[in-house]
Amino acid sequence: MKSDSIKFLSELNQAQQRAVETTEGPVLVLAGAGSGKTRVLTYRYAYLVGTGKTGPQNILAMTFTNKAAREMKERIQKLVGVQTLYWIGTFHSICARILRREHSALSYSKDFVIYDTDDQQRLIKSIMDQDAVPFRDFTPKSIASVISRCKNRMILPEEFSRNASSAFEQAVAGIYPVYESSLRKNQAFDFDDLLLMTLRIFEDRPGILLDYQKRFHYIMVDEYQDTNRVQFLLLKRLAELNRNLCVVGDDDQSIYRWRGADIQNILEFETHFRDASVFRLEQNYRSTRLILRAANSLVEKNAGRKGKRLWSEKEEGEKIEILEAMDEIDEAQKIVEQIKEEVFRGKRIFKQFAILYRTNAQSRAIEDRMRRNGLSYVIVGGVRFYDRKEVKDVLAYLKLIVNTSDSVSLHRVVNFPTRGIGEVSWKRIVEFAAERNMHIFDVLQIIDKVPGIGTRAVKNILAFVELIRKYINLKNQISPNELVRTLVDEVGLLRMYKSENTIESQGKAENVQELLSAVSEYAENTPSPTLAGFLEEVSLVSDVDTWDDKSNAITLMTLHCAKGLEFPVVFITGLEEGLFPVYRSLDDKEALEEERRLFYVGMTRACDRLFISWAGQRRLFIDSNYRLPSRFLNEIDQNLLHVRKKAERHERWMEGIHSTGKESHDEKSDPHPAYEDYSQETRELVPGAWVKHEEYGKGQIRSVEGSGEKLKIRVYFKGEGEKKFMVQYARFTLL
DNA sequence: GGCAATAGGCTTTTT
DNA sequence: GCCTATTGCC
Repeated sequence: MKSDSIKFLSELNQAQQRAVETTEGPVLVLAGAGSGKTRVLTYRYAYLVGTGKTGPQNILAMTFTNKAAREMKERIQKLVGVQTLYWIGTFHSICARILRREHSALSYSKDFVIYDTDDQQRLIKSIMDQDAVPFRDFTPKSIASVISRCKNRMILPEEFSRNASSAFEQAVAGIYPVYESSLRKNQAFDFDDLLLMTLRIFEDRPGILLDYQKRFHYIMVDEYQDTNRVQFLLLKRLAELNRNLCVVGDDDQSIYRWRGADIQNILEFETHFRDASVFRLEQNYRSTRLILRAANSLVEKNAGRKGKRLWSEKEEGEKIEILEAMDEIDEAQKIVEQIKEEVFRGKRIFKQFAILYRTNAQSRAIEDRMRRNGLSYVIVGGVRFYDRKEVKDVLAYLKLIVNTSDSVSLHRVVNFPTRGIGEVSWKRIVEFAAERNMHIFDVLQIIDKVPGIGTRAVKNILAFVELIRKYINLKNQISPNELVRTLVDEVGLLRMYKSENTIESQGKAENVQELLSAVSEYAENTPSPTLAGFLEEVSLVSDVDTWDDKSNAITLMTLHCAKGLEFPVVFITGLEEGLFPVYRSLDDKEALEEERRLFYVGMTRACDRLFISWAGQRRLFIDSNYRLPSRFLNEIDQNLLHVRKKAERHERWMEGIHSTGKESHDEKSDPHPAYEDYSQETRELVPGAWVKHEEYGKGQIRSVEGSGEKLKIRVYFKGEGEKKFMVQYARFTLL
């Protein structure tokens, strides 16, 4: 054992050290928020390499985001010197890499493409269009999400079909197998396939599995609480031989159940791996004691958890401030004032603040206030760069050049820019291809044999085929960078957007430019850059990955995005029944617990100060709703909260009106209850209140709109769904 | 087939 | 309220 390699162990606390030094056998590290989870992972990696137990090529480290993977790489490189750290990556990117190596085991081409959710939905739509009759009522989106959930849980088309009962399920049962065969025909994998197909190779080809089992002496997994069934099985298989599987996670931070994460994976780790060593990291290095106590008091209300109590050596800290607002504008204004005060007094700088919300739609009001007050901010999330239409159009050209089987990308670009090939011609081409079991691109090459295509269209299609073929040939001769630039120039996309000369088209041109820079950057930073490699990289990035945490700006993001990050001052907004927790979780115990965990994640992002806000009225969508404070506010130990006094609140509200020029509100119409009253037992017509309807029975009010004679309520009845009533006519009583 | 006007859905979270 | 997809007209 080299002595310098273990010197850094002294930087760890006792629990962390033991987690690092226990290298053999299954290990579960229950790591609370801010307890140095990434530290343990990176030091463990460095320890394995530094003590000579094994080399980087024999350690597999899986994360959920590229950002986490990048951070891990950087920190390991600092500890053990610069090395190629090949097998550190996200589940999806590691699987994509394995699939590129083992594609022939599935008889897939090496040049397969990866479909994102948009591609996925387009493919489903094209399937639905072909057998238009039975599916008309359902959206590709809803069908895609069911199929995805099946794939996460390893439910194959046959099994789904056996259990399909409702009309919707039968529609899915009809589409699911066609979707799967279409993916194969297009030589495409969707996100779920990357994992599922890798698992399939491991299960069908013991030789290949053994190869990887021997390769990976040690396996480490970050955010284990977020793994789904397929990921669990992948890990189980890979670790079967050496059994050195170390997973790190926090059951209290499991917030991805809705996309297939199975919290049982972490809760039952010791059942799956009987001789597992378990370590608890409970010392928190991030937050004040008060914030931790508050967060603990909240999350303790959850039933299904491993149980742990975070503590801190930091100072006690200030109470959590509850900001009560009239509406979402007032809420934003109060936050702005708070930030301004601290920044202008020189206490803090912008980048120390984060504003978190449940849904992206909430960012608008906040952004607006930020802009008006001249505060710099960055939004993380919303529409991803690589999801923008103009960017996806260029990417579709590239995907098609890499893989002409990709009919989704072909459909996207065949008439973009317009070449006189409309939906009618396209349908004829698709039909022709289907009858002869040909690829659509191959049909285009013999387009003059297809009946019913106009002469102008024929000419244009042949030119299009020539264009694509030209770039297929160029692909291996020039760099991806040159290829994309030449292509964009030849197709004339930038010229097209520039000649439109509108603000939107300008933005589109800029985005295409930015894509070109992204290709350059990729080409510079990759040893042997290829077009397929670039496409793979962009398919698997998220927004947090591109978030620039160096610029001095206030960060706005959803609570989900904030996981793993920390900020000196955090604002959590919209703590209202129906918004957080969201309506859809109100009658589902598990979903409600997940919402609570999400709030817990938000609270534990704060190092020094935490602000929580809610508004008595909020415009979401088009209508303005009256709202009740979230039940979560009630669940936090009330001694740790400080509610801004009403007078103070009113004063600030008046200031808000003056500085915004907004019309004043009628004070007597202020509908929300007294500020200190978080009780849900109200006798008013407000969201959350229960009513009994003569026809539908007991139901809960979801929203209240209008006033006087026009007062309307939406009520949710179990089994009946949501109903809307005019209060003056409806026959119900308040419970 | 292309374009402008209109309708409809969305808003829980994303690798 | 905004964005996209569809419709209707040229």
